[in-house]
Amino acid sequence: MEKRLDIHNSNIPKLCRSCEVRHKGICGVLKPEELLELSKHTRLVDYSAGKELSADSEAVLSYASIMHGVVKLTKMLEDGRQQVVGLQFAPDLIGRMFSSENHFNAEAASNVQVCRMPKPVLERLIKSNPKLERKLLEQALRELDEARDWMVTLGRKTAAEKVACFLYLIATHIDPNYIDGDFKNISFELPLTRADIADFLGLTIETVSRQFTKLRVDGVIDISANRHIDVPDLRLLKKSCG
Amino acid sequence: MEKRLDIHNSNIPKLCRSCEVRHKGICGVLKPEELLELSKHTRLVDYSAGKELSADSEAVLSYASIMHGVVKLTKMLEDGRQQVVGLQFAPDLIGRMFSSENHFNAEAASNVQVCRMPKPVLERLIKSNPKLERKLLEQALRELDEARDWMVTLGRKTAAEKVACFLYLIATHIDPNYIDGDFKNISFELPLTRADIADFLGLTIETVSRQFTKLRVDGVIDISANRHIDVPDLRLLKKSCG
DNA sequence: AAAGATTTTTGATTCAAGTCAATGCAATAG
DNA sequence: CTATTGCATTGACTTGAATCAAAAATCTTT
Repeated sequence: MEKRLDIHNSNIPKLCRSCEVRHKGICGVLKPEELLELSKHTRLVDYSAGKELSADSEAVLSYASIMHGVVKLTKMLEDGRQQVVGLQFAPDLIGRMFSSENHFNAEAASNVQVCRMPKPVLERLIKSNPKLERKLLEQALRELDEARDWMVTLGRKTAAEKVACFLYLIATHIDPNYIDGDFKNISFELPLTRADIADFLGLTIETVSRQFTKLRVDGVIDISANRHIDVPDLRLLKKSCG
Repeated sequence: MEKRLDIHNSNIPKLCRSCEVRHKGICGVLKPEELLELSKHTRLVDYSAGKELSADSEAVLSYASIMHGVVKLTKMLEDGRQQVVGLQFAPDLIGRMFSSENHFNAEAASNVQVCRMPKPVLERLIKSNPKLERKLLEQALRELDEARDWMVTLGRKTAAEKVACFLYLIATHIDPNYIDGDFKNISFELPLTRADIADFLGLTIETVSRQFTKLRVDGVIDISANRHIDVPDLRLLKKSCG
């Protein structure tokens, strides 16, 4: 077993705090000297909700590791119709490998902090450390599974089921108190507006709103101040997912 | 530049003929001795249309490289609603890496021939040859891009646009005469039934059928014997994709 | 705290796609 | 050369979600 840097007590800049979140980030596979080298080239950047991190067809110049917040990946048709094709949470890495251009827009859904790293620096690391490449392959395959699961939701579920699925996804990804297997009294702030949710689910904001109301009336969720959601029993919500 | 085995004139069994198709297969990155070693453990298997290659939640015991034909990846909800979450063409590799179970069903859409290789054999090769891992990462990222593009189609396009998109996808993937940039007199046999197409597009067979008729009446396509499609001008079809 | 802006909800109506039912059309079997 | 069977198309009708239009709630700014 290789020696790992103790991130909590190190004097390395704030890089890689994302690893503390869920131990899925790329830093976990880097050797101490690689981590130090990387930290010389990174910088933390904040984006307030709605700000663009990168645009479709734009050149990829750097990658970004999410420290906290939620990033939405979107695609837009010429006539303005928009689809959110993915949500990224800490400590996901944003930026398309092996491609000189982006294939979609990346935009801060909530307030977001990312750790930006220049493309050549990360690519050098990938060449020298096979574990990093493996980690990236694993992230790509996980995202592929998630995208395919979501295709079922988009193609075959009703509006009611779609909204339940969305809430279930958020509940299991961002509630700080959520632990796998725990299902009582989950609660969280929605990181997306109704418009974003609609674009994620392939619905209109009116339909999203009506389905929120329905879930509230049915006692599956409780809503306060538009964005705060309480889920008394996650199993009920899961049942609503179809 | 490493020496490559001349596949056309070699006495290696039929493995890797897939490489001849589009030079995207995994064989292109294998060294001659690896190719020979691999060929000892592979076998060609034929599946007629509709036959299952592997099932959701089933253990992954082998991978399969498509020699010819189209494989559909599907997911089914408890109540029987089904969604096709991906189509795979030669020379794609089928089977989830780093997972002991499949996450969806793989079924022959048309008649299919695959080259099966046992899981441990391929995994040993991945460990010893970094180029192979890179190739797999590239395939995963390409599939992820395709899945996300498809999410836009599923979430935001009309039935008419969905059907046009599907035909455009097939036209650019399986017409033996299609070369990128050529757009006149494309023609092909549909590898999927109307039911499969409906499950791919999140529609019903009746709606798919009506949209086929509409495209035919509008002169965008010509249909004969249900499955044979002629596209006089691919640009017209592309315009119908929205 | 009031005014203004933005976001969300609710209501009335329309329409695209789904459902149900019948018919057509090939391919294979008898 | 008919049946039978399995797809595919067409027609009539229904419905779930979109659209259009206010109203209500929430957030911002002053």
